[in-house]
Amino acid sequence: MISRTSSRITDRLREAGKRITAERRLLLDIITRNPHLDASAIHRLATDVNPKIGLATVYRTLNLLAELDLVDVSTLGEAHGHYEIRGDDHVHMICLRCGVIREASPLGDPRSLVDAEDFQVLQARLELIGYCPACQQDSKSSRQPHQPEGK
Amino acid sequence: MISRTSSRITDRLREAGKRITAERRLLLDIITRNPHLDASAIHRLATDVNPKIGLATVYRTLNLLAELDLVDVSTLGEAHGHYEIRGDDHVHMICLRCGVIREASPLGDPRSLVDAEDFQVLQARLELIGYCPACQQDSKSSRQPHQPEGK
DNA sequence: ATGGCTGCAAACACTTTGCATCGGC
DNA sequence: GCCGATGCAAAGTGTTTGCAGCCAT
Repeated sequence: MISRTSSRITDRLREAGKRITAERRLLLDIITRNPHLDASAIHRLATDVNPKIGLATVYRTLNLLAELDLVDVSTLGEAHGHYEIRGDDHVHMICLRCGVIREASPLGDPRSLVDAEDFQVLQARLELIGYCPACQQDSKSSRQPHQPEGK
Repeated sequence: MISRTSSRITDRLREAGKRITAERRLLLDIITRNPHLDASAIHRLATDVNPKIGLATVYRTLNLLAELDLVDVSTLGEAHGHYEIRGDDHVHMICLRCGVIREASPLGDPRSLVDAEDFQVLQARLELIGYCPACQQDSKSSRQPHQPEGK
């Protein structure tokens, strides 16, 4: 599963004249397994495997992948970016209280909802903002955004 | 038109026990007229009217409005936030090259595309990423992201 | 008049960049 | 061996916060 995605991506890197390093392989593995992480979370996971890896390398790699359209960046309500391997159109359900993100595939084509006229659409993203089941009770009383328990 | 929106919002502020100051009125006017501006663009416009207004006030006001669910924040592909008065569900078409944002209303209900199960959806946002008509030619040759001409 | 709001500046968080070294090709 | 990629640290952005004075209520 993962190796299939990874090889697709490494092919794309090579094709763009980029090198496949141990660090890039590691980072690709991490973001393939865990969508929606932010840069420092990715870095934290990476240091478990390679304690020497620098945060700058994480950013440089993410930027490279974004330039090649291999990952998407979105903020999902937070101030900083969250990264995930680019796939097809998809849907994020984001809980306003605990920040959990549920991912889904659209049942139909989101583009059908829009008269895009002459705008050339490459990708559609649908975000549904609200409350996850677990937070629906509590959110009615205490209005305490984000961070359900320790990060 | 604008005064209608503004009074709706100032009522909401008062109701939340907040004060209506000249600065807040000014900022509300600006973001009502210009959706999708980022904080420093808002500040720049504000200083044309009130040169003393501080950037911190802009951020504090935007955060206040966001807490009261009166504005939405989204990044629209950039690293920092863009703000707009919260309205109904809507669609953003974002040009990867020049950054222009075209806004539209969905032709149907975006929620119908998703099996949200027990997730309580408050708002839906649909983003279509691609190229605007003007950039469709150029983008095929020179790949120079964002900033069509001076900001 | 009182407590929230503001401007200013310092602090903070996130991201990028310069440079010497390392390692994929 | 060459040139791109890395680690480190310093610099750059964007955003938040502490504090004294100001002004809506």
